[in-house]
Amino acid sequence: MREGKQEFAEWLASRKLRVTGERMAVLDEVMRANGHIDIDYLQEQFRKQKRPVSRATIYRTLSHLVQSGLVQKVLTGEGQARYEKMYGRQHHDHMICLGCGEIIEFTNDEIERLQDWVCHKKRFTIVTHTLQIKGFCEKCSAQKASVEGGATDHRRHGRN
Amino acid sequence: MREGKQEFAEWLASRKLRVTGERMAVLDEVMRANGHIDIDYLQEQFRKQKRPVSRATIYRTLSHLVQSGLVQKVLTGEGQARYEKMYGRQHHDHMICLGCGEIIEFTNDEIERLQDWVCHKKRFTIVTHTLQIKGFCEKCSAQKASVEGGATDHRRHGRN
DNA sequence: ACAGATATCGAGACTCAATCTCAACACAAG
DNA sequence: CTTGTGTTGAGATTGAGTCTCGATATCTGT
Repeated sequence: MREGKQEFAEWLASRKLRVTGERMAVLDEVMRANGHIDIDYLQEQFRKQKRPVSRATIYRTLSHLVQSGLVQKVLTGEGQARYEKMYGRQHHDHMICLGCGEIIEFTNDEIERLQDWVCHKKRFTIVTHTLQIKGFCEKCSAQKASVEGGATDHRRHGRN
Repeated sequence: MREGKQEFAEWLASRKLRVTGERMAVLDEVMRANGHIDIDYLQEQFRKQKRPVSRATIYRTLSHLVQSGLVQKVLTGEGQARYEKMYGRQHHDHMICLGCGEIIEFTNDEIERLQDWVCHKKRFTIVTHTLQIKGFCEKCSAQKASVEGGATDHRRHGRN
């Protein structure tokens, strides 16, 4: 048993929730994917595998996975939320490219330490934190520079 | 002319957009409010003043204000977005209390500097960044501690 | 100040992610 | 097998935010 199956099963049991095929399938897919995926991606995977799982179940299971700490929800502020596995991984923050949508992960212990310090000073008890840096990745920055002078409006028109 | 009226008027003119009563009224309200407000609050204010402004117009105007840099949009990940004036204020980050919903502002130059450095290392061009720390403010932390052992489930049931 | 050109407004329809409802189903324990 | 309870999926619902379009207000040139 690998990739968090045991942990999730135990977490479910501890809450008197059942270990079902659908739940394990969702866990499997999130763990197999190595990026920041969304619900559409998951549903598509299940469809391909001829083992459709309803959106409601995917949403419900992801919610459980997030609560169990095995998966993290990433709100980019553009359309759907995305999810990434956290099992066996350490906390990290995100840079989100406004050009191609790529999400780059990074960590910086010093920033974390400073956050703790600031919160301690304000007597604020940290539960979670999110640091998102939006801008343009190396590739999109170069592309943008080469078109300079033209229409460089990369704004998205979805909700944000 | 104060509180960004001039700036907003000029910004609108620069884009061949018109300076209307509705737009100035929205600017006024956001500037008058000294917290992190939402659309409902604004609409309520206009209703009280017997000068109703439609939601569509409020949304459209806030979008302009954000683009002009006079106002900042804050996505807490719970329900509606909130807005705060930025005119005459410096950038800051947020701590969001999961108990009472209060938003505490803070700044830390060292964190900003480290962000720049991390992005430089990854050749990422920063446009904006958001640092949100979720947890419990001093008051809610104390309250939580005093109820310890009981039902301490502060999770929200709205979308997040 | 007036008129024409055009941006803006408001009411309500619409979009879309996410959640909820509920009847059918599955599973564990007696 | 039966009962109790958790789960599922299809589709309805919610709710923030956006769009449409006829009526209206603002700007610009004269």
